[in-house]
Amino acid sequence: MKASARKQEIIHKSEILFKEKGYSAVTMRDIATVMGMKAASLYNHIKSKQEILSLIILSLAEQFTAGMDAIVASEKTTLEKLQEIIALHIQITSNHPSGMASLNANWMHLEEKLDYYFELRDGYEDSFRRIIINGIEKNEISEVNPEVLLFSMLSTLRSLYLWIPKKDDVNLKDLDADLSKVLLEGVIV
Amino acid sequence: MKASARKQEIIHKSEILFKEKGYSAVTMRDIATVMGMKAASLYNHIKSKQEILSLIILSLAEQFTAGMDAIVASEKTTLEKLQEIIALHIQITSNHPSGMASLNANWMHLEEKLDYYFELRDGYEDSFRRIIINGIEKNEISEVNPEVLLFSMLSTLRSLYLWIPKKDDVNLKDLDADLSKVLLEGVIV
DNA sequence: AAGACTAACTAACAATTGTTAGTTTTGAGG
DNA sequence: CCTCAAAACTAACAATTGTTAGTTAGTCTT
Repeated sequence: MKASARKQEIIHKSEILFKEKGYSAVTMRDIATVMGMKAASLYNHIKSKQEILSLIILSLAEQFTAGMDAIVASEKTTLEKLQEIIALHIQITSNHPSGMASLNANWMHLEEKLDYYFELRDGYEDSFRRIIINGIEKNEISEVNPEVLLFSMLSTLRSLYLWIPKKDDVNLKDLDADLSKVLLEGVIV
Repeated sequence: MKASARKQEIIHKSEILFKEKGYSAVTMRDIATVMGMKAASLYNHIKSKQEILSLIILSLAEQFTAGMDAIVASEKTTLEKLQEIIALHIQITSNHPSGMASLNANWMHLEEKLDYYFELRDGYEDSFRRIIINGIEKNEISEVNPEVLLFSMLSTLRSLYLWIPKKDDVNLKDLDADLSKVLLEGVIV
């Protein structure tokens, strides 16, 4: 069921509202207003308010899982894999800056889909963690606390939506390079 | 006006609920239930739902501002100042793990107090940024993109509330050391 | 032209929201 | 034991919530 253009418009407008005020504070009438219709008319396109949230979040979570699976399967050094994770986050976030806000801040309202979300999220984090631990064992990266590195990188990458205003390929290339340098090389002279 | 014990209990219980569900999704009846009273009784202690949020967020924001002011005023190297910023976040976050969730995710519902919050937040970020730029100029840290370093450190430090479950001085010392190492030294072997 | 489909509408619903008014209970100090 | 303030209660409010029902206007297919 490829969502109709109108349905995708609702989803996209909802993303922006959810980012500004949070899922719970956005009403169906708010969404209807920016769509230029009445609240009841939304139900010609979507099943419920929660369906909108689910479509936003799970689509993104699945993209992250797919990207991570490709990185895990690749034959690269640990450093290259970490750089590819950074690039993955920049790519998805730049394509869906508003949706990332819901992924980060509104996942607790998924209800029926919450278990599936946890599955995807935990799997993603496990893959990330294994790359780090494996890198330390192979001496490809320095002996840091794996959980702390995981936490630090994930926190930064998950917050990217706050810093990427819109897709701008030139700036994104620079961001990728600058972020890789900061995250991987540190600041010691 | 030092808030009464009962009022502080309301604030603390609200912090926990706000962290779990977000400000908008928490009702006065939710707060009353965990307090073991009826919703109307809350108004013997607090002025409004928004006052609870304001007290949570602004108290924390002021602690960060005060801490940053002390660091700025100190005669330390850039590296030491960055380490002190890390320690500041760990200290405040470990003392108020739930409240930090509201600071990070619910500030947009401050309404009347929003301007004051922005003042504090922007001032904090400006001080942080000046420390970084000054450090690069003095060659005390490497030549990274200052905005990217600021963003990366702030993202990690602002997410600490997700990782610090409860105050445990032993673990916190380790966390401080591990985090400083990861954030400042990177992972290159 | 007839029928079917799409997408908008109006009207309404039952539930829930934050908050107020007025009343009762509680417990410490005289 | 009495007083009085603090802190709980009951009852209710007006507004807002997500959603449903039923209708209507336009468009595509046959």
